[in-house]
Amino acid sequence: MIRSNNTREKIERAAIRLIAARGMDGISMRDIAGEVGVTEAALYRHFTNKDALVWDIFTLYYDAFAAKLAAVHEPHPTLRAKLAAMVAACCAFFDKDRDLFTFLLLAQHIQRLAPKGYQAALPKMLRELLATAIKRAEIPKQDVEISTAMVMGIVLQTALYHLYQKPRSTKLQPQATTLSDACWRIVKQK
Amino acid sequence: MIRSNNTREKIERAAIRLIAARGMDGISMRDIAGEVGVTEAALYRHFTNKDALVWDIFTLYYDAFAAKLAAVHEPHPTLRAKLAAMVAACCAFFDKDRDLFTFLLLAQHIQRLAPKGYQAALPKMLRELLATAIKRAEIPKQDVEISTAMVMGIVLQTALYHLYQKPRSTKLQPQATTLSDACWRIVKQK
Amino acid sequence: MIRSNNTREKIERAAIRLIAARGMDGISMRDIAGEVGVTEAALYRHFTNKDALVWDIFTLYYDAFAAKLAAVHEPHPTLRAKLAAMVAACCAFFDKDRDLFTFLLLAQHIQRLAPKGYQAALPKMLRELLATAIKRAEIPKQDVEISTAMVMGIVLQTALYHLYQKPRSTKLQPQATTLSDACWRIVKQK
Amino acid sequence: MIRSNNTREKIERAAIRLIAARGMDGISMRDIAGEVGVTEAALYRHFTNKDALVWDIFTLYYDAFAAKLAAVHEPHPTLRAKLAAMVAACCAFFDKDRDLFTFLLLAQHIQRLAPKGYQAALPKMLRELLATAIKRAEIPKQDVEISTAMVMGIVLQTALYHLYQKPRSTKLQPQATTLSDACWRIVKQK
DNA sequence: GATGAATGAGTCTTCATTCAT
DNA sequence: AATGAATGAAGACTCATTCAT
Repeated sequence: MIRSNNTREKIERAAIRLIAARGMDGISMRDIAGEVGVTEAALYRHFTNKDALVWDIFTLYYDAFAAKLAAVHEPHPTLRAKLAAMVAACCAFFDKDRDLFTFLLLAQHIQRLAPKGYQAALPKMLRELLATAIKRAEIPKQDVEISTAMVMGIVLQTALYHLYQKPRSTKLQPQATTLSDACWRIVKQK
Repeated sequence: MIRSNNTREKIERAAIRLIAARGMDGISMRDIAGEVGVTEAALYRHFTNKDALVWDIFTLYYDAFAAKLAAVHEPHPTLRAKLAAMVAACCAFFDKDRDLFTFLLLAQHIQRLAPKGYQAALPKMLRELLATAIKRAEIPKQDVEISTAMVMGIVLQTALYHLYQKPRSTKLQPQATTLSDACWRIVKQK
Repeated sequence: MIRSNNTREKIERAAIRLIAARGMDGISMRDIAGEVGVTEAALYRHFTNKDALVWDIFTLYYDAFAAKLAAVHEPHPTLRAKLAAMVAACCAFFDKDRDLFTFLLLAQHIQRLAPKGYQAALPKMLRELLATAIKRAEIPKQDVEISTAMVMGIVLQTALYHLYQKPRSTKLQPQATTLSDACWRIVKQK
Repeated sequence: MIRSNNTREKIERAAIRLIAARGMDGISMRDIAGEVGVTEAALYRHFTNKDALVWDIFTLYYDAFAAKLAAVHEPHPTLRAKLAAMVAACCAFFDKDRDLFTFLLLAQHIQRLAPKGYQAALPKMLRELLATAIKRAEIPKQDVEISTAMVMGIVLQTALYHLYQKPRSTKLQPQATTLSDACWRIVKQK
């Protein structure tokens, strides 16, 4: 009874770990199965196919992460505080589960997997936050979509830099204020 | 300077176009050969193997681009002007040859291809520019590597956003000043 | 005579329907189970394996059909009348349960399933009918096996033609006399 | 130079032999490749996929056979003579290349392979022959499609009977006149 | 009677690469 | 320079079947 979802979770973790390390196209169903310790066929009892496996896992964890970020910024009244809280949460997440963070970062790029008209939750939330802040005159009028892209670029590219250029032990959290200050400076605009 | 080697250039363009559209792992040697109009075997007369093909093309164009950016910022005395010139050049490049820009953007991610200890020219240049500006007290002391990552993130993520979310005809150049202003605000710090 | 075994009957009908539509090799145990609404494993409670499933269903219905044909021709004294009655019954059967008819038609071809020395009941009956008619001088001497094949060919190929080329609603019964006349003309041999 | 089409022909014969013996679904690409003495991958240089392989071979030989039958009946003026010539040619074909005959017989059943609206050449020819004969008053008015089915049934079912019930050495040609007489008796209609 | 999870062998197909010509 | 044929390894996926529950 308890054993039920056990395999599925093992598959999820194995897929996350492997894809984080070698990318979606760099791994095979065989790899995942081997990592879990089951046959390839067993994977198909839990996921329809490879694409679905990646996409299902992606949305599951991505949405959870988006929800966490929403909860994290919610109590704060100002955009600046919200940004700081969210960036800090991102850094903490990166440090706590680097594989998952990397997986989410990579899976985003696989446009092919997303159903038509799919809207990623995170940029959507950011856009809305910025729009509200503009309405409240916290920040000047600006192109919300470009600002969203820039803010995300600041965080993601720094994460990427840590991923590729720094030893695995290096933490991102020490950079949290640097990053959120930068984000704020961009949307505040002069 | 007529490069007699016509087929090789055709292969380069075909690879760039296809990889920009579907990613390195999404295309096969057969796809490239088909696009060029030759046999797969013919590709091996111009490149040792698939990895080399991608990597050779990547470095060829990436280095050329890096050189262009160097030439573009060189005449300008201040960091701010340098940044503005470079960002503008990036946007112009994106608009003029979106396939190549995309290819360069994607190929960067394929760590596996790079020889050990490979240092991408662009971030290196940026780091040096920032270091110099600090020395000259144009900008305050700061973690040069983080600043580099953030500046690149601003430009690249915005490009990515245009790639994935906007129709192919949308240009990036109108955003050039917005982007370079943002970059400047980040390194200027306060 | 209530057969308590409800699931087994559902399996039979599902198998007949699916195999009629896509052939024995075109369907899987999963397909059948899905059609019935049970697990694949459940099928194995009613049939030892896939081959047995098909064969058991085949013989069950084939023998029943052969028995019906026997009952149908029995009251008639002459071969001509017997043929007419049987052909008519065939056409009626085709019209009433096209899936079952098709299934029986197809399953015949799967020689592999039949136990060694298996003799299909229908041709056997026909052969005996012809032999008797010859003995009684109703029809001239002839190669009974060839005649049997020809008579069956007339009916079966016409059925096949209706199956493949005509809309599902087309009935075979209107052709019954045409067919039985043809059969008679063949065995009568002018 | 001469070696060119050699492999393709070997593949054709291997496929014909194996499919005649075990049916299309009973054989794998591996089987065919093994029989030819090449890798599975080599098959894909000559045929797009398994379905195409079977269909291409089928049409190639089926059309050739249909053309031969056309040539065979052409010189004869009367329907009766035409039928006799064609049936004789069928029997001779059966005896000479039983594998190919069987393959053609089986492949016909795989409706899935045929492109939409595909019209088999043989029944079409027969229908036209019958229609002409009716117009010329050689035979009485009748449902041409049903007559075509019955004529084909006579020949094919007899062939099938030989295939399944008789030793491989048994010839069909001795039955040629029996069969063509039967066909004639059916269309002549007393 | 039936399920859910799993297996192992097998399916077709694609891939990068090689080589004789 | 380029082709056509071939390979061997690997890819994703399916299948009939089993078994503990």
